[in-house]
Amino acid sequence: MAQRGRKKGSDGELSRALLLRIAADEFAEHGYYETKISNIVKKANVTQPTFYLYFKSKEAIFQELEELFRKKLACLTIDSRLEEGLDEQALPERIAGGLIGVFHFFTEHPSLGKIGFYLSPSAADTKAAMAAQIEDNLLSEVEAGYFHQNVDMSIVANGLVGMIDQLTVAKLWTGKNTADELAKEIVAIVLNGLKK
Amino acid sequence: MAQRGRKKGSDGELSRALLLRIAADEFAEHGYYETKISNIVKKANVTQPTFYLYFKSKEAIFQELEELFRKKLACLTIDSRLEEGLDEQALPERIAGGLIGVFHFFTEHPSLGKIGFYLSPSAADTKAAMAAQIEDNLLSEVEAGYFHQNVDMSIVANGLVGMIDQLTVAKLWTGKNTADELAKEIVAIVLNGLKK
Amino acid sequence: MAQRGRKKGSDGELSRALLLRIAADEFAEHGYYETKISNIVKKANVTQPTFYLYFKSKEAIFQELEELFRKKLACLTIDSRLEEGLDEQALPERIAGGLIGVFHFFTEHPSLGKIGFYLSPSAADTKAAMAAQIEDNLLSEVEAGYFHQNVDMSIVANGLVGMIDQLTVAKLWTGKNTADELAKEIVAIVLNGLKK
Amino acid sequence: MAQRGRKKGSDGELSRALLLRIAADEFAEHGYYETKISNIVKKANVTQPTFYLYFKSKEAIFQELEELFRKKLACLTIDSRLEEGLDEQALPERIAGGLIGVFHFFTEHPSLGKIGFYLSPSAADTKAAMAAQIEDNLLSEVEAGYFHQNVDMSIVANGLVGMIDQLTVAKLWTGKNTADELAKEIVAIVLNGLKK
DNA sequence: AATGAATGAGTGTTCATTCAT
DNA sequence: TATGAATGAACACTCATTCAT
Repeated sequence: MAQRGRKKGSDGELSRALLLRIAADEFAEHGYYETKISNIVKKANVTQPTFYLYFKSKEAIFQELEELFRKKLACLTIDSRLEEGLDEQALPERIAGGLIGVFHFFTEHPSLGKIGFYLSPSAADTKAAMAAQIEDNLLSEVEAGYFHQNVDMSIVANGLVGMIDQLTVAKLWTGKNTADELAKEIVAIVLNGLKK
Repeated sequence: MAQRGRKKGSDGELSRALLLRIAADEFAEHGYYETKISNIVKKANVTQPTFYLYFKSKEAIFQELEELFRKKLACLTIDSRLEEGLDEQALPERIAGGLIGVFHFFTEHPSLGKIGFYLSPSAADTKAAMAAQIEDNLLSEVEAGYFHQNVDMSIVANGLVGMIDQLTVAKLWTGKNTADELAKEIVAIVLNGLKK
Repeated sequence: MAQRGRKKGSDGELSRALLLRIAADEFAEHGYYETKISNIVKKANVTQPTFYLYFKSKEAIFQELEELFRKKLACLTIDSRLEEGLDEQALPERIAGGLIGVFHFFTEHPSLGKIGFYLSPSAADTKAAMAAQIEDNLLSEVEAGYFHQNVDMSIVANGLVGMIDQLTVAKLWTGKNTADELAKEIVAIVLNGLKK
Repeated sequence: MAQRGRKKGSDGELSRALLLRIAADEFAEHGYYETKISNIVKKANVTQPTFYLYFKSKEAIFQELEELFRKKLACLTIDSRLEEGLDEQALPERIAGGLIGVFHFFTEHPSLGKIGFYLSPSAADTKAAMAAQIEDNLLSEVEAGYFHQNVDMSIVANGLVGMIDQLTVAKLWTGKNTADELAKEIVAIVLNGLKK
């Protein structure tokens, strides 16, 4: 009923969401500077002033997308902490679970992922935050006796972030591997190492 | 002779080299788009037309810097292949050696590193190439019997690239760890894993 | 009856009057160009289309305010003509009376005053008209024998307008002098001069 | 010689001066907001970027013109102080001299005058400063015994500024009176008053 | 080898105004 | 009487790049 009689774009929230979605794709594809407002609005079938009805500026919409990314990512990372009393056999699978979550997220939101992880000037901060979160998790897990302490967990955490990063770009987004495969391999490498 | 009549240190080649160096720093600090030719020349104490005397365009100088990075990086990666007949005990150190080379390079050429690894649109390609190179090395090493074959070496290679990437940004350039420390830790993790 | 169903104090005429009052204050404070319709309606708690329900355009509402000013001013000036047969002793007070009227008006309607006398493109015309009116009065007064004829009454009239103008801005609206004080001083100066 | 071979606008300072002059006229004729940079440059036969080569912004060039006005005006007002030991007979002429200077200035620089005295947001300040200067002069003259003390000299000073203002607009710029006539009349009015 | 001066082409942003409801 | 949504038309400003010398 609320839909009846509504014309294309006659709902503000719809226009806003549309612009946001298109902007995400444009930013992801062309980067911040090569993305033109004029193009976004063209694809959304609205005029430039309409854009400014919903977003304060080009930078503002970009930051909103960044924020969106950060929030969604934060949820995922928090969930991936291992509960205590976990069966040692189940450990690999449990860790993989967390990774799969992240890779799934990147699969489903590639544009958001590119923006938050690669394009944003604050991407380094975001990755640092993620690493800090992971480090926290790892330390709990060390305390729980799952891991030995021969390595600097901050370095491990950052290493994991880097692996996720690169594998997402090189394997996930190219379709060469699935989220599950990547997660399983990372776990295999990091848990057991390469040495025979 | 080449010295005669030279003012303000601006022989042709000198101006060119100066511009190149300043441009590298500017690109690294502000990114491609926020780097203005007008700023580069100001810092080099020359005028804009002088810039175009030595470089075809803004893009051209950027690409030249990229190229410089790629070449220097390629050398390093090639060297890091393990020779056959290596003592198994020496393995970790040998691998670490390669990593240290890379980290040293990033330490000594941070601007070039940022450009080639983070700013350039072709950074992904560069990383892919590096991963391919590493994969090659790893496969030789598998063949030589150093490593088991339970993991996809392409994924390992990309993972390593990712680790290098993130650790460079988060640990090396922030001064939190040295090249040696990082190399040692990576080796520890990837060779033996975290599991007790 | 007109009261039925009225919300938020917004009967038609009320809205209109409210907008007019707010617009006057905004124009006076920020000038024509820095006054935004969007701001006026925000302060009036109505939407932009509502504005256009009552006023044809931004220019139209401004002109309406100008007109308002001009009408109120015209009344004042007309009243200030000196009646014939006036006692010479009473002359200064009589003239001061007219000035006081004008200064009172500016005191009570500063926004309107600013609009009509300073902001409007036709402020010069308004002042010219006022000067003409005053000149008329002065000429009657000359004829009535109150003043000598050694000066060009058009210049005197314009001079008086200028004095009123500047003193309003610099003394009246800053609170440094009252309408009465200013009127008395002007009379003293213009009637008797400065010379000992 | 320095002129030979020079093409239209091939001298930076010339372009700058040209733009400044045209801008003054445009601002004076159309006001700040209705003056478009695009128009200024069109009249100067240069392109928009050229404008920004010499002026930081539209506001900046306007302020530069304001400043120009203020400086020139300040010189004039300072000169108009009466020297002590002046013959009482010469007084009127001496005062008129100062006024003539101001009126001449307005005659020769009408655009600058409009900008500094009417268009600028700080016109009120400029007038206040002028009034203060005049008040200073008047007080010296009172002390020297030229004038009686029955009136508030600050009000007289502001009154004079107002007269100058209005007479400039209504009489000088319309060509109805010359600088000399206006000065003489003002002196006559303010010195001797109107009363028979 | 180097420059003073100039520009083509573009881009984000603003604001008064109106349509459909 | 009132509004949510949308737009036409501008305009200031920027920057890489080049011409003439």
